[in-house]
Amino acid sequence: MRYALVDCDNCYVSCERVFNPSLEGKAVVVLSNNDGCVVARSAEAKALGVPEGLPFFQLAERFPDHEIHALSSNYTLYGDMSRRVMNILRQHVPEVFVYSIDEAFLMLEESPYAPTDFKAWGEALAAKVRKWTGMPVSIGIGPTKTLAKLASKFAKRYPAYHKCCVIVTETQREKALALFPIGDVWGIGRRHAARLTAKGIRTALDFTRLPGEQVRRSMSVTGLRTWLELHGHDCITLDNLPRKQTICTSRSFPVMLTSREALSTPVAAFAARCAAKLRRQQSMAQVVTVFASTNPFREDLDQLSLSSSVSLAAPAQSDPEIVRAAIEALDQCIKISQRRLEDSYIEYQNEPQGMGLKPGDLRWKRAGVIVSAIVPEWELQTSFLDIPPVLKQKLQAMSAVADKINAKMGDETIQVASALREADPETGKALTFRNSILHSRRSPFYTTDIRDIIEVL
DNA sequence: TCTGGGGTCCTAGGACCC
DNA sequence: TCTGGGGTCCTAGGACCC
Repeated sequence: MRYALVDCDNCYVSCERVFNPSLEGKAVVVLSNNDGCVVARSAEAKALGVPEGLPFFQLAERFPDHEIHALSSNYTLYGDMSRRVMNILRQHVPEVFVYSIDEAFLMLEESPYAPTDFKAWGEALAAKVRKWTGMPVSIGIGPTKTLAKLASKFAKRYPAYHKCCVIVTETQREKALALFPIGDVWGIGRRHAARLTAKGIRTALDFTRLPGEQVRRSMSVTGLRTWLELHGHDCITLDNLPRKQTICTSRSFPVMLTSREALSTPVAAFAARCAAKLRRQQSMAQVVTVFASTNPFREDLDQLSLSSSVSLAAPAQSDPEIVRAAIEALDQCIKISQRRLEDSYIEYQNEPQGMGLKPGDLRWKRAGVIVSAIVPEWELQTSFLDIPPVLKQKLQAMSAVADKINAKMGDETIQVASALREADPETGKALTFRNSILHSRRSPFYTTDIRDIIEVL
């Protein structure tokens, strides 16, 4: 077996550059929702030492002497660009596993067009993706996914590879591993890397020379798999149709929320998003969990983070069923938080004068909905405790229609009313949680909104 | 003032059963 | 004094990924 890993170079930044070439060659960063912190950096920004996760407000303080272009994230644009890249890959190889928005594994030996010259094939593919979409990609080819991934890092790092690095022979493998820092290996995180380096294991090659049994003892079978993969034994499998076991939608809020009513709007919106994700992968969930937490950076405020779950009588996937369960779970959370507040108030009153913090209202900064106990929709077991079958079918049909309309007319054309707030007094348009998220520096929707299409003058 | 949003897998330990 | 042995299931927490 041969795997190719195709990885978009600095994906988010590259998407922005395709439509705004003036950003080429400059230090560029892309920010998280609400322009919170740095989630993507151009090579130039990395070279300046801008760390990932840096809060946006610290960017100017930390780098006063450099011009760094900061953009809000435009996931609509990135998702669309990613789809274009993946579609080109599918034209070349029948089996493409999309691993994340910017990465895909290609199973080369499954292909009737399996290349004989991997290097030339990879270079041509990278050039084609660049030419057709504007997205620079690096390709690594190897006998295992871990080695393919490692090869792609070489392709990215050294221009002499012309965007494609191949590890096939034993000499190539040893040479690559000897040059590769252990912490950069796929599957070796910060903790393990620190421990290994302390023991003098600096490169991937050093790691492969440890006895396998020792690796298994200290790093469990996950570590052993990485060890085997580096040796060239293919053992990390990607299921053909990976159906997620849990689905989560969560966000931080632009402002802190204090009331149950204020929380219920975003929670309903998150629940509806989870329901839509369930339907897209043709599955249903029986457990709905809501979690909420205060702002951990505000040490001056009361801190609390809690979650509560509701089990449905039978698995569900329609918006109303999932949303109703989420609101129920939210109410449980609110009840728990009120009890905690009362307890801490009693504690406060029992403290000697001047000691302790007087509890105020809790200010929620982040919340989310998780759906779990997921089953394929065709394995639905009915229960007489569930809502009547006729009603359930109607709710499902309704959600399916909403999905179709939203696919055609744009997300959130139709949505559950509990996810809406009062209308904007100026435009008369309903306010949604999504359009309350701040994106003050966002680029236009170049590829998905006709009003934003670029003009050539 | 301002600090992301998703996921997966593995293990240890407790509860429970016979 | 002395306290089975094995199995399963569940959960929390750690570690990793992008």
